Amino acid sequence: MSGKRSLIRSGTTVDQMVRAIGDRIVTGFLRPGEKLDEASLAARFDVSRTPVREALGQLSAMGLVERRPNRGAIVAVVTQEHLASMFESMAELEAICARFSAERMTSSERRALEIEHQGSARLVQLRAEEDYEYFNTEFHTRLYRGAHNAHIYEMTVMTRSRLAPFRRAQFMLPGRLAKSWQEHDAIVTAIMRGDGAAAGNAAKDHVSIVSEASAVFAVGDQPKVASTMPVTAG
Amino acid sequence: MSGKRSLIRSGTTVDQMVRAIGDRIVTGFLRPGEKLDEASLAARFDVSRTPVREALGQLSAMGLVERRPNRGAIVAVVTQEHLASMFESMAELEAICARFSAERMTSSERRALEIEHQGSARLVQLRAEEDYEYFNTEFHTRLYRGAHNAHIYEMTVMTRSRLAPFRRAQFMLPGRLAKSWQEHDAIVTAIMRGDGAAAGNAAKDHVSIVSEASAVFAVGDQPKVASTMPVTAG
DNA sequence: TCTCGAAAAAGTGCATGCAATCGTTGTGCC
DNA sequence: GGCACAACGATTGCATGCACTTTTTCGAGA
Repeated sequence: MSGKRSLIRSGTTVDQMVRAIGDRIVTGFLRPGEKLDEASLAARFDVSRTPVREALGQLSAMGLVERRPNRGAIVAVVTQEHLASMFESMAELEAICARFSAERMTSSERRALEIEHQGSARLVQLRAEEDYEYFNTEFHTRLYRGAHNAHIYEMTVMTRSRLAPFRRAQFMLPGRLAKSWQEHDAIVTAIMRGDGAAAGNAAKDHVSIVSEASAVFAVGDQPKVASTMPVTAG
Repeated sequence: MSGKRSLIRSGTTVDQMVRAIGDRIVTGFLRPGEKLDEASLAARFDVSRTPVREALGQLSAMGLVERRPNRGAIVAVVTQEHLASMFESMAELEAICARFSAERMTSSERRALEIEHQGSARLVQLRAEEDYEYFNTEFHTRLYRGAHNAHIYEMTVMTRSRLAPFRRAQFMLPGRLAKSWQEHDAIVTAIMRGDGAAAGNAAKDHVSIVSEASAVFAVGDQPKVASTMPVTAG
């Protein structure tokens, strides 16, 4: 079991582990509070405990994992209060991104945002929750990038990752899809006008509503689909 | 060399290393771009390479060090552009903290803030840069805490740590001390009035000015004083 | 049956060792 | 004299092993 890796892997083993474990956390495959046994993880991914340990350390630094000295690691379990603080932060961060986007997006960025947004109207009529969820992520990522600020981008994507386990059910609420699209529309309109303040307010309201919708479902849900965890900036 | 640690240490060895190395980075003892040799660090702190490696991994996740696969780690070197993005983020974060502080601080928090602020006026007259710097950190930390939002607190403290190496010379500019105090005064006044918008604007202006002052000095400076790195929330 | 305690089992924390990779120096060739 | 290439040295990446801590289990006494 030395030397050869069975699968083709890019980057170092530790990076792979960070992605693999982090992915399972943000997609809900590993649930908050679940124990992360080093030996099991090592066996599961066919590596030794060392890279697993390093990965857990990094995930701990990111806030996805909680490490108790000599007592092992668990998937970070956040209190209701801390969860609320993250949603509130998310609203503020999105507001900043929207405001900056309104002020700074290039014309091609604006065009792409509008085209994608208009294209998604179809998904609402079809009630295609899964597809809309994908579009939704894309849409918000455009806002984060459009802010043209690398550090805010990092913080925002990071916060979104940490919130991911708690917001998966947001589009299950009846009528949420159409409402979401209208809220996006308000943001897009403001950005097109170059009205930073309005864009910021619209984005903040949008996230606040998502927050309330997600709070209902709070903890626990089944795993759905694997997605590469977008923890670091690109 | 197995088992016993020569010094009394709290927490795990890895935590110690994260603090020790991170401290040396944010205090400027280790300069951006400097090579971080695992063996040297291990020898320097009298531990094996394993905890050093883990610590470097965590610091990398925090953005304080940069790791190139198979090519070792260096103290994170930020481009002028990324530095600007961090200062801008800092201004936004401080604005949020000030706004929330104005809306949420308890009366005892307000009282403590005002008392400390008034007390610092003496330091300005004495031109006590060192002491004022300490007060300044305390003052801002009060704002971060006063926001009553754990996640924003984490992000703000984190960003401040990453900016620390670049803002050490801010009070060396002539007249900066008095100006800083006046800016603080505007923030405090707004908070006392409970005027969130005004507090936010005042805080944003304050940090923006610091940003410009620091940009002049940009990279490089001598180490000064060891301080426990406040990377994680408390 | 319940409680307390000690021994065993499990699991983490760190040190060490070896293989793989990168940077460098020296040598041959153009 | 300059450039390409190969061998060497230095350093990272990971596996393994052992010590220590925590948890669990089992048994004795109340």
